[in-house]
Amino acid sequence: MNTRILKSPTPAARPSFRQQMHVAREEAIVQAVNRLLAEKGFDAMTVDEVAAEVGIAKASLYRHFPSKEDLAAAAMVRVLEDALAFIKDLDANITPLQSLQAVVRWALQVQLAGAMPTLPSTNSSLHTALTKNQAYLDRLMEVSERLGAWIEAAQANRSLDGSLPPIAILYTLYARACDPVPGFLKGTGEYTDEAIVELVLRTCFQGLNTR
Amino acid sequence: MNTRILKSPTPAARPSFRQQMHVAREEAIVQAVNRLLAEKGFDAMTVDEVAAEVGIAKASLYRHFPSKEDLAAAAMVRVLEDALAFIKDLDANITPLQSLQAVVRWALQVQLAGAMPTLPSTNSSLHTALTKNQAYLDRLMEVSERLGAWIEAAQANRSLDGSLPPIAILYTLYARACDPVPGFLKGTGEYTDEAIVELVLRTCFQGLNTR
DNA sequence: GTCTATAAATAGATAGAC
DNA sequence: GTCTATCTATTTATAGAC
Repeated sequence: MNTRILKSPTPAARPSFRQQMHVAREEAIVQAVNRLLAEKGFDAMTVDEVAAEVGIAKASLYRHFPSKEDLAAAAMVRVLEDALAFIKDLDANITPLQSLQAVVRWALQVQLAGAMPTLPSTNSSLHTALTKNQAYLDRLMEVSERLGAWIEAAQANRSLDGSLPPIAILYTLYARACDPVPGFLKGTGEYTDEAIVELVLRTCFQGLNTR
Repeated sequence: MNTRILKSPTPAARPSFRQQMHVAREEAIVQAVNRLLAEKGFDAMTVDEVAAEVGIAKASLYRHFPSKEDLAAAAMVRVLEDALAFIKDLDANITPLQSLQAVVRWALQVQLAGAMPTLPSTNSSLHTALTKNQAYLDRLMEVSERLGAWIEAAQANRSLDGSLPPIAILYTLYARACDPVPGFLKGTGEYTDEAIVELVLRTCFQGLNTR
């Protein structure tokens, strides 16, 4: 008789206490990295800070993630998974344009909440690490395909400008996630987060010119 | 007889050879900082790299600028002065909207040429240093006032959306200088720099929606 | 698996000769 | 004023005890 089967009939559904602790610890780490990445960026963030914020020793951090780049990659994977969850939860009955606007609104809210990790644009050790990280690339691809389908549908029903290349629209939407304008406007102290989100959404989709 | 006067009748107009060398050296330094700041940002840029690119010893660098923050500040002052020169050179007969678009176009071209220094958004040693740098603050103020006047004029003649706060428009225009979209589009290899500039200008002023 | 302690490399900044 | 050589602090990463 196989006691292993009796003790653990559904191994995937019943992780051990140890495994749960492990997952919870990694969750705390990823959230700390996420916050610090949003606050100061990859280069200025130190592994010591991450360990201090999580409340564990640095060496323990390195048991979970083999390098600083892997830490940042985990944070990026996390935010992309959150985005995917939001995308899949969207009401299927709203228009493609409304779907795109909802995703941008979500990204702006996450950024204003200080939980949107920002990446150095190019020529960085992180950039080369990310381009080799399959988990990251997979999520990025799936988000892009979802947004891309909505973009093409919105251009087909003439709600989005059909003369713009879809890739330019996609990049423009992605760029809202690291737009400095929300932070600038917040710094003035004149606007609520909700007002800022709507202002940026308007300038993004309607443009600055009079309509 | 005063030989000093004979030798140097217009001291301000005739800087000594030494002074000229000094200015030329600082010019080379600022340009190198500018390029490196555009390429990798403040945190990833090292003073050793700057010295190597200029072709002088690091200690000599520190004779010109007392700290890394001052190096970056000098680069920011330089780009703001370039912007001011461009602004003052603009044909006074074009409309306020055309003036604003011309400035954004110039900024996008500078960025695509790899000569637009990018700054870390917040919570940085550089940020605190810049807020204490009067030369930087003065230039930033003057550029902002010039752009602000055009923004208000463009709203008055109904070419820019009058329901948007002028400060939001100003920040949105400033943000084009560090917009990641031009770099993304360049990375596809599908567009010339000119096409990228016009695409970004269109999405900025016309918006993504169909008009 | 988590910790303390430390290695190894690199950063910004300076001393002192010339 | 520019250089070589060096200081001091910090950073990523690891060794080894428990």
